[in-house]
Amino acid sequence: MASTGELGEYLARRPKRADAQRNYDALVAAAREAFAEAGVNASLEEIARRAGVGIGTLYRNFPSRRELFEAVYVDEVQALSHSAADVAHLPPWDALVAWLNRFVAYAATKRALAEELAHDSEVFRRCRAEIYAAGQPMMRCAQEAGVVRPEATFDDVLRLISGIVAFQFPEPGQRDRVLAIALDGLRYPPALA
Amino acid sequence: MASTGELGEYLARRPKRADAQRNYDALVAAAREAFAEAGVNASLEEIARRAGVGIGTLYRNFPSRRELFEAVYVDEVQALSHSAADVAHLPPWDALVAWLNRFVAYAATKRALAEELAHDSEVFRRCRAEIYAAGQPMMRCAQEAGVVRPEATFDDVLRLISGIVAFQFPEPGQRDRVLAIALDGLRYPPALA
DNA sequence: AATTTAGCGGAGGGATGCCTCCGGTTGCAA
DNA sequence: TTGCAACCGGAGGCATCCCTCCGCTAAATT
Repeated sequence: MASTGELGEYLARRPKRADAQRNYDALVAAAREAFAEAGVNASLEEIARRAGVGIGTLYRNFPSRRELFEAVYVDEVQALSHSAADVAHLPPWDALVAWLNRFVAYAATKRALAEELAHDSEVFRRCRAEIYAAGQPMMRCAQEAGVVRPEATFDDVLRLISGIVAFQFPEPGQRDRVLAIALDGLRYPPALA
Repeated sequence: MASTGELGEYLARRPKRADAQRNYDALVAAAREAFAEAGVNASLEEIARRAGVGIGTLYRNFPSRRELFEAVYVDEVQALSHSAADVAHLPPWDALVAWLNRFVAYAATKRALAEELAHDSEVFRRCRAEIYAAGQPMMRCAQEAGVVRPEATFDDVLRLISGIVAFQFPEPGQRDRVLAIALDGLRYPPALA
């Protein structure tokens, strides 16, 4: 599995006292919800209110908005990274598709967050490396097996997928249909219909 | 060509006096820039400042933020709609791809705006109809010619494209590469590499 | 139980944004 | 040129948000 230890360090600097840790967790959970609902500009005071703590407590744990982003972001990435092991037993193409489906769930909610962190953030770089470490071997494996077009890069695929998922689809089946089109474009040699 | 007359009515309710019209145009231009730079939450006072008019003038022309959105949005849509005629002389697949490339330019900047207007806006519905009127015939034509997979809908394609373009690509060539993958998935029967 | 001290919460100052209102200005018709 | 209606601009009231600061609370330790 990927080097999750490094990323874990970022989560390790959590408070020690019992009540402090409760508050820390409540804040991250509240922030996760708030960002999902109202985007990255969600009010910090609203987040503190939702977590049932004072605004001062929020600022003590997360001196800047960015650090709150990062805390929310890191464990999402870790979950995604770990899921690579779950699909390792499948054939190359199926494994890649299965993992990309997990990635869909991740990207659907965390896109705005990732975009915000994308610019000069050490944490974001590490998260990015973590995702690559999880997915890139599967991609290369599928390419060596001759089932994925060779000129596509792993980064191409991530962008393809995350872009599609960024929108909200009114009909549930449509997203899968659109994803199927995109994955057919990725596949190689093309499935002859 | 599509029924652009209907949409034009929405732009017709412009002010009449010379100075008023200058201000109206300056406001729309300033808003277009501001929304492109700062997203839909751009400050209205900043827009007025940029247009060189008072905040009062902005509110007289556009009593709500939404009406400013709509004014900016409508002529973008009209330009896109008109461009369907420019590609009509090409073979079905090429025409579709050429028009989708125009759509890319549109979607890259107007996604946030469209998303904002998507919920219960008469103007948005008309714009949507306008885009469909321009693109759907080309899509159907390509499907009847057997060069586009038959189960894909026009809406599928728009989402596929706009999703991909939503992100900003650091390397210039990557977006085209990703789009090529997606379009290959759309193509039917698949191009044998 | 007593002591220590990390941690808590929210009042409040400063900044910004939204929108209204009205005195002054100016394009336009006669 | 003159008169007037349409139009302009921005001051100001209200709301919200960000962030700091400090007196109080309660968890951990002995």
